[in-house]
Amino acid sequence: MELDRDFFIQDAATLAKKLLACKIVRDFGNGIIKSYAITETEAYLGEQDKACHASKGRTKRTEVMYLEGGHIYMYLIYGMYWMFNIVSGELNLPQAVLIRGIECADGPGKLTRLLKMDKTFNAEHILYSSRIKILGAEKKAEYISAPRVGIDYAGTYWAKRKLRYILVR
DNA sequence: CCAGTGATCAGG
DNA sequence: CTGATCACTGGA
Repeated sequence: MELDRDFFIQDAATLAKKLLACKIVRDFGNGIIKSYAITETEAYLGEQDKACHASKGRTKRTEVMYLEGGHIYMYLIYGMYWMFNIVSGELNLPQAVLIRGIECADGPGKLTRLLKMDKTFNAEHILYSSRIKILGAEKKAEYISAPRVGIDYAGTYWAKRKLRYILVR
């Protein structure tokens, strides 16, 4: 099922849940196209969210998060792992959803390796990319929620909020 | 448990 | 320019 612009212009927590069981379709370019269901996501809720990169305001890196939902936000962590995020929400509201797991790859750094994604995807729009797209889930996803990973520095309130969503069925 | 690895950002 | 930090992973 094709998705539209409005789907991505929702708040990050809603989008993170709705992305579960959606299919990432990746065209690798040499005639190879593969698709993987999304199994785990995390929501980052804008400047007030202490765990969100945009909590530091606009910088060269966070600029893309201020774009309209549907753009891709890629960044390198620990010098080796590319993180794949989908910007969500209205223009100038810097929210995003981190793709933490897909079938065949658990972990945000592992899945970008599998999907061969790096900084060249940054700021591409998921609806207008020739290399990657997302198809809607067939059925309503069932999920559990949990605190986000690796953000203990964000203070108890933001570190404890259950903004991580794991597909159950 | 802990090291690898390099972009990014705040501060001089 | 410098130094600290980091939404992770893989191997003791």
